[in-house]
Amino acid sequence: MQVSRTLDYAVRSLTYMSRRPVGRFNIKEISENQHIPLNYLAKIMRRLVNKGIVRSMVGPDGGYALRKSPAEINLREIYEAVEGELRMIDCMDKGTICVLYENCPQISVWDKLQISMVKVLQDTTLEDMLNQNTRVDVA
Amino acid sequence: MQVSRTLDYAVRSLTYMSRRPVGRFNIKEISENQHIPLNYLAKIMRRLVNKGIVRSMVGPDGGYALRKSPAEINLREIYEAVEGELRMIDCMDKGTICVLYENCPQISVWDKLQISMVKVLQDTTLEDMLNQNTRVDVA
DNA sequence: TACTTTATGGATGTATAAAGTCCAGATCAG
DNA sequence: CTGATCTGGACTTTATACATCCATAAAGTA
Repeated sequence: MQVSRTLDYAVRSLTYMSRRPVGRFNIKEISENQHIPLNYLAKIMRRLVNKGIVRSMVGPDGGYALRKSPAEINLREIYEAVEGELRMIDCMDKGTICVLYENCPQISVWDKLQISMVKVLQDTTLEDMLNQNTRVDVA
Repeated sequence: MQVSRTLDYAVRSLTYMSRRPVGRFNIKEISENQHIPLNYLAKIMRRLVNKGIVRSMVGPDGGYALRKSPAEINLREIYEAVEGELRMIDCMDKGTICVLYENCPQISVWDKLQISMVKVLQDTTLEDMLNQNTRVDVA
């Protein structure tokens, strides 16, 4: 029940880009600034490109740019771009067959958890994050 | 961002026990009824014992029993018994040093997520789950 | 055209944690 | 004493997240 490093990388890259929302960034710059392995970041960026969150340009002076404004990009779509649909437990996939199906008291809790997480993710945009740019006290 | 199989096993075992809250159950019974590998379940039960959620009795006619009523056992303590404290991302551990600490817009979102998950877990007891014993439509 | 820069997509490798197994020992009822 | 049961640790297996590498395509520059 943790944020994967991959999602963290994606979010960090996008918040970095959000600081110059009309700018263009190549992988090397993002990678160095955010301390993310370059080749791995390349794979993550491809998923963001495929989902329409950023666009890419090849060639000299190429790179990536946000397709929408930071206020229009929420964490749910970033999550889904890199991880696929949020699903707390595999048996929540339709089509899954479970021997314990009849009498399964826990499924509704996992569902409730999932709904609450998706809500938080969906309600948070890149812009929100930049504005909340004070580190919370995690003590 | 998924429920681990281990947590699922723990919750299933405890909801199973909650149906006869004053009963005594040996590992073999729980293991067979819930389709959980016996030796692995033994390890999980030990953690529940150590955290005071169940008590154990050795010897013939031994086994496990709930220490409290199902209404008094919430999912947060089950989670923490098997997984330790819920932490969305490692850098939320106090004492962690992160090169990106100054200017970290995402930490507050992970914190918000974590708080909302803990709340749902804490607000759900074993009894609640038994009463909600209708499978939600996960379509 | 030739050259450089950059992203692309797939193949492959690695490291780590989760999941699972095994067993000798302790405890206890009958 | 015997058989059932939990205990605690060591150990093995498996899955997958994370990371690397490379040949290729695309695009700009001279």
